[in-house]
Amino acid sequence: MISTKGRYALRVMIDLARNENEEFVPLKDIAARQGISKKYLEILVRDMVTANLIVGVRGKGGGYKLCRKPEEYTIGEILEIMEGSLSPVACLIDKKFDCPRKSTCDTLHLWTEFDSMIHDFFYNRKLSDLINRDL
Amino acid sequence: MISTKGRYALRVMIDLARNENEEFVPLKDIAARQGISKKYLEILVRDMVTANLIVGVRGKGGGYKLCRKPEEYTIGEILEIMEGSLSPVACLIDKKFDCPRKSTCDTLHLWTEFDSMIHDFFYNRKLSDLINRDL
DNA sequence: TATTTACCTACTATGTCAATAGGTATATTT
DNA sequence: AAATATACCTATTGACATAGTAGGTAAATA
Repeated sequence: MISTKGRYALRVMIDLARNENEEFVPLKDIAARQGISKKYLEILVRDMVTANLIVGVRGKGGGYKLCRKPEEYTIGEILEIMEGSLSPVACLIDKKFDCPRKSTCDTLHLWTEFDSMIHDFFYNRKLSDLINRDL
Repeated sequence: MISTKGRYALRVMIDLARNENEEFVPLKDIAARQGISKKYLEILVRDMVTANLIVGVRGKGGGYKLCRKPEEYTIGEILEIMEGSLSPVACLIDKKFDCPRKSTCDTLHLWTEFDSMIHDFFYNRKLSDLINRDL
């Protein structure tokens, strides 16, 4: 389940990619275009800055900007940063977790396959794949 | 994200499939074999009965039993009943929901594709695929 | 009648989600 | 220097879901 954190963050990234010509895009504008509460976006955007997905500049004329080209971001990376993990089951979130039922679990294989599929799906798609509206 | 509801229910189904020879399998035994709280399983198992995944019989010698052959259950069906929906995003859970951003949403296509992939993954797998331990 | 089982209602502790509120710091423009 | 526009920060909240626990009732068998 992808929450608004990941979904909104993706839309912010797309919005920034579409406005690459402008130096810095104010969050106010993004919030208005996307129809999302600016106050809520502030929280998400802060995490995105911390994770080096975007850069922010304060003061008049400030705003946010991508720090790479759209084709250099994978969707998986963006979502994983915002959601914490893309793993669909608790036992696969922490890679170091050594489940005692590991050797006898009848469903581990299923979840591992599912986990791989999700990972591949999102890491094989780039931000640039989403900026063209007519797809 | 698949919760314990879906995951435990799947393990109960596998356990019942493995013990098809016994007429009725008491929940106590399943809980012990699977290492899951019996009290918690009671809640899940009730939903499974209501959804006609399994049948329960009271009294001594009672317990639970599958009502079809293992190859006649898809994993998708079991998980969808327990989780409510397999959709990874809120806007796709309710089929009738007509999102006002539908025509302009930059991410709808991504989520629709993702949703289909998940659906196919689980509906193309049957309970019988999970009962053989050596896979 | 005693026992075993399913079945039922209610409660709870913890955490996450999706925000909101109100402020501070910094850069630019006038 | 002042006004303005922006990012950035801390704290709080209401609603809901998760993962159970507690204590009982109903029905079937031995």
